[in-house]
Amino acid sequence: MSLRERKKQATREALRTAALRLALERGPENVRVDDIAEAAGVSPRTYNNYFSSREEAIVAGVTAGRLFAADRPVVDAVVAHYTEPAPEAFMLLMRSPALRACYADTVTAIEGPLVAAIVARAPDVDPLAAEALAAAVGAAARVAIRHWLRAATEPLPGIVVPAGSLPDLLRAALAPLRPALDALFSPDGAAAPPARRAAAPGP
Amino acid sequence: MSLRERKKQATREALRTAALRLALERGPENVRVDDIAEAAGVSPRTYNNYFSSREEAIVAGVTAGRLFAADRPVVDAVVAHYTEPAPEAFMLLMRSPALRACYADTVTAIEGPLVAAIVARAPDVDPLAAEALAAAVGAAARVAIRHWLRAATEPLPGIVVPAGSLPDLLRAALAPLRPALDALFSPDGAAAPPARRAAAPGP
DNA sequence: GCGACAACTTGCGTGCACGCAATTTTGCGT
DNA sequence: ACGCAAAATTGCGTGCACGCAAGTTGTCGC
Repeated sequence: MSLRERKKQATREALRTAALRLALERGPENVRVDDIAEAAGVSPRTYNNYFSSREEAIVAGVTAGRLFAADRPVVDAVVAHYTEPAPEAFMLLMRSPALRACYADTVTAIEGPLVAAIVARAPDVDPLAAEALAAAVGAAARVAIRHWLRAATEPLPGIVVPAGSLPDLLRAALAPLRPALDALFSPDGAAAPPARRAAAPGP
Repeated sequence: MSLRERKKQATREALRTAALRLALERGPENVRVDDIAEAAGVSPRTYNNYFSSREEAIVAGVTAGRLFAADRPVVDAVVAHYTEPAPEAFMLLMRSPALRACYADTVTAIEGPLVAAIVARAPDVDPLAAEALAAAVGAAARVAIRHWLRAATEPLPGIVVPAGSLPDLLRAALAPLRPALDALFSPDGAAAPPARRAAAPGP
């Protein structure tokens, strides 16, 4: 790896770490972009060359190094990815709506590997369909995460939120997509040939 | 409807209209929030009480009055919603990435009616599952719209984008979700009972 | 080594989103 | 008609994202 690349990674890491440390120390509300940049030893402008919002560096600091492994059935892979022991800094993400939203948006990171896995295991599917299905899985996961964050945050004893653990919520949210995933990966019976790529574009 | 409410709607409408008119006249790049507010006769601060981004008012001006009718099978309803003749101002939305993104985000507007339709037609499903499924449909639709916008914008003759009409793209993107939707609405056979709500919360 | 080129950083300026508090407008009971 | 409480509008101040045009630093062929 070139020196350039190593320095870039180092800067990214420094920003992540500084953002997380400051957010833990003062609470995320009291951390300015300028503070993070200064703590990391770069200019504020450079911060926005690496992260496009104030929250991004913080959640990156929390979720640093987690990468999605699509090495098993889709639902299990997603559940497993969110079952890894959460770092103790995780509670930070509940403390502001902006952080919650930003964390919920990180599910898009699994969509890339997901389309790759889908086309690898079912090479005949329409690429658009694969992308759509991956986005659908991501959306369902995002709903589960949103519910979980809300349940964990909700200070109102008024309404009962029957939320469970995140893995359970994920399975519940992904459950309705099971038929779609099964249909894609099965050798396909008679009824409802779902989304095979056309051999040649029609007239 | 109260006078208050009518004035609010009038202001909203004025902002929408002004934003659209200015964007058509000068191009969306050359329209400041202050211009829209002034043209609508309100303060710039008030603009952000109605729309939370500069682009929102413009796309609201284009898509004004369209509301999603979930009065038929889900896929058909979505396709129908995006098959209505596009207003001639529609080309605006292709002219900037921010506008495209903002328009793609309007699919979230169909998710609300969608969950309502799902629980209305299949009252036994887990509410979380219904929400997740609606979000999945929205995500797939968003993928289709993104592809369509990209294909319509792409100025490169290099790579062939075999894109079709938006309805076709929507059907292709929603196709892999068909099994999931069918499974939800069918009276449910033997295999794979997908996501019925539990009678009582487990231990 | 060295020079040219590309990539990264930085300062600056602009436009934007939004919290807050003061002010105006509306709805409604009397 | 009147006045009060709720709601909407507005100005102001702050922090943020990002385009642009220097400056600085790594990379590669010679």
